[in-house]
Amino acid sequence: MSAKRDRDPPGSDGVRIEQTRGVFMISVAAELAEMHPQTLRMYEARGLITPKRSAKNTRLYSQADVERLRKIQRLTSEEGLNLAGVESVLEMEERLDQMQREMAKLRERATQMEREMMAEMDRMRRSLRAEIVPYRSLRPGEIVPADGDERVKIRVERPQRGRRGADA
Amino acid sequence: MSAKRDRDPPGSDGVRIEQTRGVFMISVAAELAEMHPQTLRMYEARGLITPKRSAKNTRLYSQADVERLRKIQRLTSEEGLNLAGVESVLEMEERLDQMQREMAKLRERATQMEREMMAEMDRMRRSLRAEIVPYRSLRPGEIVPADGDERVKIRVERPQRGRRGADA
DNA sequence: TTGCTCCTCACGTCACGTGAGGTGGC
DNA sequence: TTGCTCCTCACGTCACGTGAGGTGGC
Repeated sequence: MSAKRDRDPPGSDGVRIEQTRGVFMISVAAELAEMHPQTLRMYEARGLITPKRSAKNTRLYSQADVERLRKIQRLTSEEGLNLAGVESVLEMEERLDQMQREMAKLRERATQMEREMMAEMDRMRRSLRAEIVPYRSLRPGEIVPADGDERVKIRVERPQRGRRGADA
Repeated sequence: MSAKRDRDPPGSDGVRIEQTRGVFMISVAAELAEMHPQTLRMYEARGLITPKRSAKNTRLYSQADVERLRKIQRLTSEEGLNLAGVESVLEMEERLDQMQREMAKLRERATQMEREMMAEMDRMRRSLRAEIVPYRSLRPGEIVPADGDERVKIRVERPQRGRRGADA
């Protein structure tokens, strides 16, 4: 996936090839994966790897193919799996990676949502604060700003005792 | 995961035993798992299964042990894994299950959070609505409820305006 | 020509399952 | 006694890796 540099088999410099492009013939791929060429043919027969083919029917292994081969090599040599096990493990690894990706997405979405709701609540709080100026009551029916300017007064007049809107 | 039905080997009824309690001797466990008793001993030697032991050193397999054995049986016979592969797969399955559990928890928490924030915002909206009653102005310095009850009056008095006495 | 490719077949090795053989306690 | 348990050792089978052997095209 990442743009990687790479070189022609011998050693010419700095030419970038895609990970999935078939570039190595079997002897090279085998050497890179530290395997016998015949082993690579066997793996292909079992469906563990599927290299491209040239017009002349020569197998062409990509960088990704070689990495897969190396992973298989690790599983068989170091961990002692047989090929059925390799198949299962590679498949499960894929599923696991996928789940991890899903989980990252889920987390991402959660924090995003949290951010948005926090912002929304903040906006609401702000508008609330702008509307509501603190007042206090001097005596029943007369309130003044809480900041102390008692010259500004608000009187509430009611018909008798009938209560309509908000009080205090 | 859930405490499930469970009965004694032959068929006596409804006796629930714990999943992890050692109850089957090797011949019974082998038959339940459709394996050779010697195979069970071999698996134990390789660390694939660890039955309890009686005071007399006799192996005692639990229901969970038998299920594990059956899973191993499936992996080896049907899928052709060797024991190293079985080990890897069982381990990965555990990790996968754990991730799934984590994911469920994450989702749960996300919806919970959403619910709470929705509720909070709703509360804020409600209080905003309760505080702010629509009023309209009859003339400068005198406002009444917008719903038309003009008997309720609110007079605003400011210092320079020189309006002092409010008539009750 | 050499050195690669393609293929198929065969053999050696090793893991695994299981049987045999001997012990001991209900 | 039988029938289970425990153990170790050994053998048959099969999967896998790899070598051999024969072909064909740069």
